[in-house]
Amino acid sequence: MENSKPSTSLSGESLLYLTDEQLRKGIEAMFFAYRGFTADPDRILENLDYGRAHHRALHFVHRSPGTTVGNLLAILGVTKQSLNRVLRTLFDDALVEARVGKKDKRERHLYLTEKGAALERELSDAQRARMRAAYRAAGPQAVQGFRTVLEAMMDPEMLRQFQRMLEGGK
Amino acid sequence: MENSKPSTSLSGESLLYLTDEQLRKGIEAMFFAYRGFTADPDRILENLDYGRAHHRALHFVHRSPGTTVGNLLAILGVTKQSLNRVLRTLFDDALVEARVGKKDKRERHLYLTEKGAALERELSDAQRARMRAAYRAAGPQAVQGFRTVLEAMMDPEMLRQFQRMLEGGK
DNA sequence: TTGGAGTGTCAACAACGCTGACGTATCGTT
DNA sequence: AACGATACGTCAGCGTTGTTGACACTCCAA
Repeated sequence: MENSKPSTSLSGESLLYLTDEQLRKGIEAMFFAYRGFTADPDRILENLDYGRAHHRALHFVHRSPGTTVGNLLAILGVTKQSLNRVLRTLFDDALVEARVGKKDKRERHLYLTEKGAALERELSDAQRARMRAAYRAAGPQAVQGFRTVLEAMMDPEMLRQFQRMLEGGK
Repeated sequence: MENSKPSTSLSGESLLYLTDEQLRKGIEAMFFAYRGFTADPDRILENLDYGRAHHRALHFVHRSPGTTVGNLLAILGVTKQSLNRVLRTLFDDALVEARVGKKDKRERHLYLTEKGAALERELSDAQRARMRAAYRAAGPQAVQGFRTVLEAMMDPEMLRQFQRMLEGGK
């Protein structure tokens, strides 16, 4: 337990936003918001035979076409057995295809097929629609803050991966 | 698919933050940040025989002592069978106790035991420490924006529940 | 007294994590 | 050419947490 009630008027800036109570509210907001965040894609997926894991795989293959299995493993933070189960169904259903690496033939480079791209777009559209509405309602300054706090919440390694990924995407 | 590239200079304020690319980055930030968000409690839980679901139950019982099972069900958004499995282990291990309702004897009001409060505190401290660090690093304005966007991301019903909960907690 | 609400529980199942172990192809370096 | 390391796939088994469906009990309120 650290400072429950930080002393006020330290440097002119109020530190009331660091009280345990405020932090707790932030935690709860994160919990409820994440539910909303995944709700729309989940609704689409539940009809098909896919789950959230498939969505994540599609998302990152779309984001980084030609990425290798090992790459995806690192990004998703799961075991290869877990990812493999998902990838296999995506291969079987022809949503993703793997091409043997040109330079290193051990590597499998992953690409979305037309069909995979279509599903990814459907999921992505639903999720982005909610994000867009939230962003629009909150305004650019709030969005800036949102992103800042989220990045500060990540583990350092994740943050590095995240920022490296941002460079790719314009 | 909505507006990929909103026309600029609409009302003086740039709408660049609403591009699909920016939204996509926000989605990814949410994904990575949530991983960080749960990482610390997860680490503590994995040693014990509990999981994330136990953490959530402890959190909300702590937050709203005396809450009923039905209440908790609504907040957590799971089925009673799922919650019951978790609650049973918490009862068995004497982390949570249920008292029959005084007014309505069908209801079970949930309270943390000393032991439960201790574990809740341990988990909560870990999670709050990360939030505090993130908040501090980002600053009060960013935190304000963070909260605004999160609330805008919630489903309307969740938002109502969330705001009702906030009133309780000072 | 009867219907419905709040709760507990049994059984079965699915999604998605995990570990451990093993196999194969390929690469890079002696 | 041989060998160890790397990238990947796969089998087997298991745990947590979610789901549905069904049934029973208690209790409140009309």
